[in-house]
Amino acid sequence: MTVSSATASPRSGTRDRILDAALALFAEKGYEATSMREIAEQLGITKPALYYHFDSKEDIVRALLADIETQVDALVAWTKAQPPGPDLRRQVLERWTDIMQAHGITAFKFVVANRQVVHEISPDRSGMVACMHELYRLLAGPEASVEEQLRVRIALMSVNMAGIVGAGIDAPEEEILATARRLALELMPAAE
Amino acid sequence: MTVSSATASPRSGTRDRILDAALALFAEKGYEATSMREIAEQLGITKPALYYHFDSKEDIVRALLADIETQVDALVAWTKAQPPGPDLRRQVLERWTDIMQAHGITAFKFVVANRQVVHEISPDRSGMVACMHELYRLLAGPEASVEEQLRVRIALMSVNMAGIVGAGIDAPEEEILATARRLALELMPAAE
DNA sequence: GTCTATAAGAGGATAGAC
DNA sequence: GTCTATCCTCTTATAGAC
Repeated sequence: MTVSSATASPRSGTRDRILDAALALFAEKGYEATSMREIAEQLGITKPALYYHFDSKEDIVRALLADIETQVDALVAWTKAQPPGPDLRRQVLERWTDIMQAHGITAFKFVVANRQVVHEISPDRSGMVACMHELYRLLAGPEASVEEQLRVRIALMSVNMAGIVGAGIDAPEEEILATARRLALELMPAAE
Repeated sequence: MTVSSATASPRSGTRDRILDAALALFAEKGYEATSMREIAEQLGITKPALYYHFDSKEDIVRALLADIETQVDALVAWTKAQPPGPDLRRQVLERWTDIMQAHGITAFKFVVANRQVVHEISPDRSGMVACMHELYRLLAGPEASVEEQLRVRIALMSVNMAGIVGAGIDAPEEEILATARRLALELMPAAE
């Protein structure tokens, strides 16, 4: 799974190779623990070559998140336009899983393992963290009990966590994600 | 909640104050993104004072994890001595939640947010990550399906995640954790 | 037990040649 | 588009006075 696009993957130039290498390293070692030197070395190029393609280290993260943030943002907008209820929760959960599946397990290993940076990159309304909180709010509703709020949150996070805790399970990525979606659906509050 | 001990908290000397400050910063900003200077500044002391109490930055993490690792290690040993089955899964989940609750939400905000470092500190059998994998194995059993394996893993992780996703919920820490434990129990495979 | 001062190195980032 | 060489800052960690 290349990072350049969720639909097609030409994996053409150096820019995409940088994004792939950075994503893997960030997901594995963490953003702060990964240096520009390491990314360059892994590709057999030098640091300045990195800076020809990206303005900064932060810029690489921005590029990594751009695609996924657009889709999550669209999901939030769509959710706002729907009537609330159990059926909406099911539909959002499916779309959420689809977005994650389209980007591959490494992508949200990265998101989960670098929550702080992901948040700092775009603390505004279009950021991943902000969008997730908006989804929590929309799906739980204003009058939700503690249990209902927690159900919604753990359900959505479970899909993301599947990318991490599923690491040692001998099964294809698709099966793990599909199973996680089913379990998450179980968790969602059933009634309105 | 002081860090020095899970049972009593004399919060006596500078050493404990350092641990408290470091835990808060590591949980909030991440281990790599937190410098010794920041920890010192927060306490109104200087860096060398830190090094009087701890040999290195890594040494602080070791101290932070020592207590919790001992308890998780004991839980694994206890689990090994029990006959497997649904009842064992329920009991382990309760003990797991108790351990987390005893250390406070900040403690496993720290563990979850710094998975990489926590793993590197003790990659051997007594580390937190290794212990969790051992628990996965013991609770799921050798013949577990993908769904059963994922149920066990997401259930245990849900308790930990509650410390993070529960942040915005207006309820006491105890209620959030107790609720998370109930939801996690729902997730556990019911039959043998 | 805490300080001032400093060493030694790695990090992100840039200038300018090719 | 990639390189060599370099800058500046910040980091972890230590030496030695008080």
